[in-house]
Order: sequence, then structure tokens, then C-alpha cells
Amino acid sequence: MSSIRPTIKDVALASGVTAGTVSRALRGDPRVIETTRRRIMEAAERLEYRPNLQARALQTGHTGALGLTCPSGPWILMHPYFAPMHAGVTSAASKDGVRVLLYMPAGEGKLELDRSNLQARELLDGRVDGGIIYQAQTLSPGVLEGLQKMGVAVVLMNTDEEIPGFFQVQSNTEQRLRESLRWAHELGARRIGVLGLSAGTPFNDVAWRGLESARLPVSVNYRAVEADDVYQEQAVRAAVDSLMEGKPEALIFNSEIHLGQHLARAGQAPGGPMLFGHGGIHTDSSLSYPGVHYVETDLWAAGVQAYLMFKDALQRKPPRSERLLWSRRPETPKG
Amino acid sequence: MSSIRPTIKDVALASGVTAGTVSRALRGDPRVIETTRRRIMEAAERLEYRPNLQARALQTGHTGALGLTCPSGPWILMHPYFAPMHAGVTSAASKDGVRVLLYMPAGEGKLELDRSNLQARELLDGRVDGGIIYQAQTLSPGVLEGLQKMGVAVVLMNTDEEIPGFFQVQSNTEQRLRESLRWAHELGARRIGVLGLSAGTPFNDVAWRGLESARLPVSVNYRAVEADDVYQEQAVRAAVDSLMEGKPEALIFNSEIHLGQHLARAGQAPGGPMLFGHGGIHTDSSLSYPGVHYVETDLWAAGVQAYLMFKDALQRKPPRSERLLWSRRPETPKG
DNA sequence: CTGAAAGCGCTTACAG
DNA sequence: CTGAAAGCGCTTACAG
Repeated sequence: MSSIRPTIKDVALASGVTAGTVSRALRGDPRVIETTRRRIMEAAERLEYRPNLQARALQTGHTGALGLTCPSGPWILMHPYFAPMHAGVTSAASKDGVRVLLYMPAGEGKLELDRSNLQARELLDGRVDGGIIYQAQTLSPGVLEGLQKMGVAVVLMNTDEEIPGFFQVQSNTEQRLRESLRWAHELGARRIGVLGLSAGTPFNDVAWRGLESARLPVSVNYRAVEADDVYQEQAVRAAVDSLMEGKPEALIFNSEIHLGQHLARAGQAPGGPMLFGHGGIHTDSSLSYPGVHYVETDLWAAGVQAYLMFKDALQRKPPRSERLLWSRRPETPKG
Repeated sequence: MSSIRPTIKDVALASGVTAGTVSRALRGDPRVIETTRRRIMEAAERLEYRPNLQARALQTGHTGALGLTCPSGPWILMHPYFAPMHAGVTSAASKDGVRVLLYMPAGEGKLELDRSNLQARELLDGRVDGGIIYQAQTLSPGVLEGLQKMGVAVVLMNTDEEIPGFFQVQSNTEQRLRESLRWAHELGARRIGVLGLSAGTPFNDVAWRGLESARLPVSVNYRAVEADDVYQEQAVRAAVDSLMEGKPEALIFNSEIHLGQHLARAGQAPGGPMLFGHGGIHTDSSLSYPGVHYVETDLWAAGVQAYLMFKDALQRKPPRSERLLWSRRPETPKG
């Protein structure tokens, strides 16, 4: 299906030169003389010529694009924790003229490991120079090594455990949980409920490790809600109710998604527990609840960092791993 | 820079046939006989061959990708109103094996018209079969027509005003404002404050039209915050304060972004006004404030719809325009 | 300073 | 049923 779009040949014809010269002129090769250069530019403008970047990539071997892939579905695009990361990646990439291609599975909800692995291998489709992979801990190591071997630049995003040999932006799950517990303790809480929402990653193990490492004389009641249940209103409600039965003085939760109404109910009742959540700076303050103490992370910055690592990976610099940073944001008064 | 990745030639060599046959086998052409087909498949698997989709696209003329473009910056990717639309588009596209390429400007904040126009023209770079364009009302008509003329399928997303001759998913701004006012009136409010946050689009005009069309015996105090100020905490705070001075019985706002804390302050005080916001169904209930009445829109569904229109546009069906639907979601109790 | 030619990795009539 | 060839729209040594 030949389209109406002018090609480099059309421009060549219109300006009485050959395609090679047009190419050189367009790319700013100093060898083409000013007068022909101008002639070519005018023709290109008149014809509204735009170079076909696929064809160019086929020749040059780099596409100027990176893939963003996540095994667990397009919902991640609207997730208040992840969306700012994507925005950060995309913003940083745009500044270099690099485009972002989304490799999202068609599936709606839960993680399917086989599909995840296939998904990641799509980064080999030649449309991108590499990619940033979320939830890489769910992929088999062979797949990741395979990608590297095939020459795609890969950055692992938000992994809980370190995967040696790769660029990665590591999550601060462990730190955040420890910090939340410390903060609650500082404010006087001794009976503390923790609600952990896992999205198919080994979140709960890591979270628990964080809590233990605080080594504080408090009684902790941990309730996990597993990936498959996250989307079930019932399961979340039951977990919150069960925690509340212990009459906690503080309630720590790792995600306000799917939790909002329950937390509002639990926390805003007079004499209810203090609430500790894990916000993101760039999710904007309006997305946080008044009355919640946030241990927050600059997620946009994390995205920018991932992109910078991607550039390093392209240049085959030695891989490195950096952990996200958190900070405390005191509760906003309720009334 | 030749990479390590095997090409169709390598597979051909390894299975003792020619590239053409490999191509046919891989694409499932029934003319290749079962035994050679199997031989080819095995070789492909063994070499971990993946077809180069750019090269394929160069031949076939379609890329299996669509561009998502927005003139006003990557922040839209994390915006609770738009993010679910992107997710919907991406989800629907994924089911067809169609990938989404993000064309976001590098700019941080405000809309620059010239750049917007350039931005849209990037859909001509040959990497996509067409695109979905947000905030198309900020583009010059010539640009849109140019895209069409060049054979790219275009869908306009969330325009306030109809642009004839194009596929478009129209915003329901006008309806939402009218509905909010009616709802407030039904619940007994007679003194009503309205805060309009415009993101560089002619939002305020449309919103005002919606309010007027309700034709209700209420006194409306409208305060606009313009695009440039949206990111300024000060401007928003001042606007809210100014509205509150009128002692409104209801407060209508079109976006809770940048507003959260101010609204919490205004609305949750005892005897404060009723609050009416414009939520999105798939932004998840946790993103909404307790105590707010929402006139909500299924934004994910809007994204899916945009993708379906994109398919129609590809097939050159006659363009059509559909308006988003809203529904009422009663307030969630605060305590 | 510019042209002619080869090639990037595919697909697809056209022969045989 | 498969091979040989041309071509998609570019780029880039290599000549001249």
C-alpha cells in the first residue's frame, strides 16, 4: 500500500539532485554546498517531506526509541505509584528526542509468568534500542540474559531484590516499611497494624524484612493481601477490618490504591489509628489523604534516573544499581 | 553497528532454504510444506530468531503501531483524568497486537502552540499508522488536515468543540458542569461557587456554557484559574479562598488535581459547602475524596473507544464523533 | 562537492 | 512447493 507521503526520492527529483545528496543535506553534512542545500531544504518543505524513521533505523542500526514493558498489564499506566515514573522516563527521553514505545500485555488482571517472559522478548522486535522493564523479578533470568546477549540495552525498574549484572533502579520497599514503623513509634504508637498489598511480586517478604529490621519494642500485626485479591473489594475490606479488631494505634499501608474508602473509614473515625502511607512526590499532593503521614518517594525522579541508566546501558558502561530515596512528609491537618 | 541478532537469512541458511521461504513459513503461508515448515521453525527457535518489525513495516506499509500525542507535556501521563484513557487505549490496542508509541514534547509545563503543531507532525515519521491526539483544539486546522491528507489515521481525543471531518471522542465538559449544578440545586444549594481549572484549552467557555444551560434559579460565582497558574499553589489557594468568601452552599470543581488540600480545608470544615467533583470510574475509588459528590466518566472506556475509532480510521470508514457519558456517584460518608 | 551503488531485513509477485 | 529478484526508504563508503 503505497502512501501519499513523499520520499527522499521525490525531494531529490524536485531539487535536481540525487537521493544521497538529499540525505546528506538533511542530516547536516557540511560537505553539501550552501546553494544546493538551500534548494533541497525548500523542496523538502514544499513537499512536506518527513524522513521515514523506520527506514533510517534499518540502516543506522539504532531506532531512537526505548521500550517500556511491564508484565502485569496496562493498569500500571494509571497506577499512581507507577504513572509518575513513566512520565519521568518519557520526559527525560523526549529531551533527547528519544521516543517511548509501550509493550503492555493484553491481559486485564493478574500476572502470567509465561506471558511475561514472552512480553520481554518483544524488545527484540527491532523497533527499540532497548527497554526499561518493570517487575523484572518475575522474569526468568534466562530471558534477561538473552536480551543482553542480543544487544538490547536493559534497565530493570523497581526491583525489590538486586539482580547482579544489570542496570537497575531498586525499590525502597524495605526502607519505607522500616521508616514507617520508626515514625509510628516515635509518635507513640505501640500496637501497630500493617497492611501489605502485593502486586504479584515478593513484596510481602521484603516488607516484613523491613519491619523486623527496625528492632523496635512494638507489637506488629501484618496482614497481606495477595495479587489476585487486590482487585477484590471484599478481600481488602476484610483485611482492614481484621486489623482494626486489634485496636491499633497506627496503621501502615503500602498503597492507598484500592484502600481509600476503607482507610477513610478506619482512620477518620474519632480515636482511630494514625495512618502511615507511601506516597509519591510527583503524584501531586492532591492525591494524598489529609490526615495521613507519608513516607514518600520522588517517583518522577526515579523515572528520569532509569532513563539515564538506559543511556549508560546503550553505551555499554558497567552496570550499576541505585536505590530509591524516601523522605518524610508530615500529615496534613484534616479540617 | 551490526548487532548479534539473527536475521531471516541466518534462519534460511540454518534450515537449508531461502529467505523467501522462511518468510512464508513464519507468516503461516499454507503453501510451504509441513516438513520444511517444521525445519524452519526449529531453526528459528534454536537461533532465537525474532523478525525485525521495522524491516517488515518498510515492506508492508503498516507498522502495527499507533502514536499517542499530547501537546502539553508528559505530565499528562500521570494525570488522574488522562492516565486511565491511555491505559484504555493501550489495553485495547494490545489485544490486537498493536503497540503504542508516545509522542510527548520535552517541555515541562505550559503549552506552546508552535511546538504542538510540530509535535503532531511527528506522526508522519513512518513509525506509526496513525495516532490519537489529545487537546487537538490547540492545533491549527491545517496540521490536522495535513495529517489526513498524508494518509495517517487520526482520532481526536477529548476535544471540547467538534471539529468536523474527524473521528473524535468528545469531552463532556458542558454536560458535567450542567449536571453538577443541577445536582447541587436538587440537594438544596442556592449559592454556588465554581472553580474552573483550564489546561490551556478553552475549558472555561465551555464550562460556563454548561452552567448557563441549566437555567436554574441559583447564584453562581465562577472563578477561573488559567493554564499558567495551574501549577502555582498560590493561584489555586487564592481562588479557593475567594470563592469561600461568598459562603457558598456548594462548591463545584472540575479537577481535584492541585486542589486536594485546599478542598479538604474548605469542604471538611463543619458547615462547609457540599463538594461536587468530576471523577473517573477507573481512576479507582481510592483516588476520590470522601465527602465529595462525583459526576464521573468512564475514562478507560473512552480510551477503548478511541482505539476502536482508530481502527475505523485505518479502514477509511466515514468519521464520526461521540461524546463521553457521565453518571452520578453519591458522596462517600466522611467518617 | 555530488553521483552511483550496495545494503539494512524483510515481503511478495513471478517463474519454474 | 520453493527460488531468484526486485523493492520498501533510507545511509554511507567509494569514486570521481
